[in-house]
Amino acid sequence: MNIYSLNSEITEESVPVLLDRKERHRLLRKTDIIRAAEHVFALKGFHKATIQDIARQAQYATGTVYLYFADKDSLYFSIVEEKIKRLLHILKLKASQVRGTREKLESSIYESLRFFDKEHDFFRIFVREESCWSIKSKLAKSTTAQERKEFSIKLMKEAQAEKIIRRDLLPGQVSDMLEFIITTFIFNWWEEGTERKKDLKVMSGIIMDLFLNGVKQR
Amino acid sequence: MNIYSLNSEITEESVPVLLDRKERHRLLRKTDIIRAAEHVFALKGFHKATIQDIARQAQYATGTVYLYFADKDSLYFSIVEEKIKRLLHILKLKASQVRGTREKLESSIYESLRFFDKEHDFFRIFVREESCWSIKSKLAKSTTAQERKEFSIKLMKEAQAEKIIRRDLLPGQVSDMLEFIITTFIFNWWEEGTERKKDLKVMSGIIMDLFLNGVKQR
Amino acid sequence: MNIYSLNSEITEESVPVLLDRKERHRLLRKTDIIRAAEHVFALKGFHKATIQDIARQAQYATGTVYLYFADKDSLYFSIVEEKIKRLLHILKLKASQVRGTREKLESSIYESLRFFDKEHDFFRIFVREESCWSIKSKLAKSTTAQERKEFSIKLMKEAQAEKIIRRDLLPGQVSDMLEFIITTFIFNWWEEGTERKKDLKVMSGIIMDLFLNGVKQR
Amino acid sequence: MNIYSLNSEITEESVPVLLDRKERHRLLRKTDIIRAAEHVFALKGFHKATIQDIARQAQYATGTVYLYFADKDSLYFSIVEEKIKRLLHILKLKASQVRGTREKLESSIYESLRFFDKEHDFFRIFVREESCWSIKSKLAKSTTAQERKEFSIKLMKEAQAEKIIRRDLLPGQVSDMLEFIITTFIFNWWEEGTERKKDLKVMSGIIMDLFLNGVKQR
DNA sequence: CATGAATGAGTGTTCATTCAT
DNA sequence: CATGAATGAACACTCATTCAT
Repeated sequence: MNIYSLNSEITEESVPVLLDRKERHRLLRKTDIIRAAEHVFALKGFHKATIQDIARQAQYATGTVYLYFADKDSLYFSIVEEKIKRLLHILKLKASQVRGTREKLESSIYESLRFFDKEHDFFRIFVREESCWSIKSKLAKSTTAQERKEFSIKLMKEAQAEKIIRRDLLPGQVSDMLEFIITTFIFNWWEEGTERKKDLKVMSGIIMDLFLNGVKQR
Repeated sequence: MNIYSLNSEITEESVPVLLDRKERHRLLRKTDIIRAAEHVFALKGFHKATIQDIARQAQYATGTVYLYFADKDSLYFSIVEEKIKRLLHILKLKASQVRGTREKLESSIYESLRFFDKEHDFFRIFVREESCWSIKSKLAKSTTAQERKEFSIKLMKEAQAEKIIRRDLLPGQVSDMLEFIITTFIFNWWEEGTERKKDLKVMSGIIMDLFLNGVKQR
Repeated sequence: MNIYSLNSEITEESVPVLLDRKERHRLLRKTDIIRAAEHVFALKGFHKATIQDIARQAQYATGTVYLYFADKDSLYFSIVEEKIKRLLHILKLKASQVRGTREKLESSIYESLRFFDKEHDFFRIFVREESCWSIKSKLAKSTTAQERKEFSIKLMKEAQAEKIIRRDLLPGQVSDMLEFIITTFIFNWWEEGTERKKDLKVMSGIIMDLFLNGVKQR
Repeated sequence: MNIYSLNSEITEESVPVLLDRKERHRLLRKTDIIRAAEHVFALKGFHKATIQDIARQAQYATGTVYLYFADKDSLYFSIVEEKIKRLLHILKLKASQVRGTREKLESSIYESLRFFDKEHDFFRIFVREESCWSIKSKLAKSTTAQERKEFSIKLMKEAQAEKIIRRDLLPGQVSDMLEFIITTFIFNWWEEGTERKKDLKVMSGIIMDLFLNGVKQR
């Protein structure tokens, strides 16, 4: 299973021919369930969402869920992991399409904003709402999360090499900071329902600015 | 009940003489339970912690907990609220002891770091771990949380007035950003078990610097 | 303890001098509690009424109730028994004041109506609302209930001897029937809030008529 | 679901073919549980009976009960309502098979006696034992109970029209009285374990006689 | 005696998980 | 494979009862 295989634009046809019919079938079911689960989790939160809710939403029987996911935790975990995978995929793709570290940073910020904006539900589930501690720590150790972190750290190191970013900071820390600034903006963006139509481009410009220059008046 | 009365350093003697024996007794029990609950919540998270766990930890019977707290939510809520109260109290106190907005900002950052460092368990519960949505929204409306936010916003406005902080940003957003940066640092501090003995003073200096000047190499 | 001793008109003075101070004191407490319990049971029903409710209502501590009553059942039992005792006392007294079996019957009906009318709460507790099976069967075997039944049966036997009532019926059954007719009337009387001010005298006349002549049109 | 479908004589075969396999299966389970509940409620009363008791008696797991009944109240309610439905069905059926109001009255009395005699457990639960106030008031408003009362009242009105019953009495009251007389008889019948083999026919004759002619010696 | 804080067994209900069909 | 009925452990909360003060 690769990044493409869980892409939500998957349709019967688009599934890579590499997988045999059985595998393809299996994948479709899984995607159905994940999609339903995402919806239900976002609506009710992890603990109040029941497997029955999810199954009903996906129009399968309760037991069917367990043919594809070991347990509730796994299902939740899968959602999060898949999202991160997709975000990472996008970030990598877009980064590969621009030259210059600064441009890569800008792309990263913009695409992250775009992604979370589209994936409102996911953001609510994972970033802001309740989840389950055991899952979070499990996730932190997952390959995908690691990969994502590595991608970001690599970018930071590049920026440090090019003297865009101070060298006395740990790349990991800088990377986290950027993540948190983005998160803060998105969160506020939703809370203040008003003038929220400030363009994503503009938003990402502000973030870039803040990230690089801080909040100091010049 | 004031900020002092739930102070975790409370001992038989330190309890203000203002309270009669009964009230004092009650307060001690409450503190016992809160302390136990803090521990259990931090260990297991809100949902997996049971009232029986907490009662056992506090060496009381299950029902005793309900003599002091209406329900599980209330108990959790009490813990969080009390902590915020205490942090706010410290922040205000320390801020009143320095002159200058910049110094107040520095004090805020340093004291927050110090507080969260001492309250490791609490930090884990509230800032990073799961909690319950209903509680969070209840909390957001609580006077204490409001006060805390107001305090922070006031500081940001002052900083904007004194041209320390850019005026084109909403004070609320800036305040959130600072909070997130602090959070990030503490979190990373714990995760990376190594060289974590970097002094709190140094840490808060770095944060102040980052907050004001961003990550741009100069 | 005799019939008088639990009479609700008891005041410190009216308590028979036969009892020593301690006993008198004890009796007053018991009466306080019974009175409170009656109120609370009537308000909430047996199961939803708590000992704490009752204690609070009586303005005693929870534990105090247990100095006078072995347990909740006993307390409930005491109330019912005391009421029956008082009704029986009244019936006997009034019956002794009239001549003739028919008059005694009339007196019985009238006084029962009067009693239940005054003791609305009690009626609700015992006759119509929930109670506890175990208590009811315990009560059925109590001396007081037995006495009351005997009194009624004696009256029925007299009526049979005087050919006022058919001799082919068991006195116990006839006695029950009368009781149920009275019950039915009282119940309906309360339900149909309207013209309920039909005089007790008139009511008891109708019941007497129905009891003796049945519902047959003549 | 009609009167037949919950009939306690249901067997795999007797279930109307109208229902598909699933529905039939469901009905059987429901009947199992109702039967068990009836037994346990009659044995312990509403409050002391636990869902676990009932489930164990029915040889199902605790949770299974909740697949068929929303809660304890509903289960209890279902039992009572079903019984009333069945009694009403019988009364109507039998009443339709005789001519004359007097005969209908006789039939009503006899069939009620027969029904309560067979449904000893139920009678104990509902008519004489504790239940729950909330359920009782819920029941009083139920269509079934209304229907039953209407049926009885209609009969009384007919009897009044035919001058079998005095016209100066409210039909509702007369109907209640008859109900109470029947109740009294059944209750006594069980209590006095002795010569209780007095035939049901004879019993209902006596009741009819008492109801119409009262207890007056002629 | 009076108190009322403490107790802890008990219960209705939920829901993740299993498994016979 | 799919189903969804059945399972039963788990848990928050209550309250009759006790007992140290």
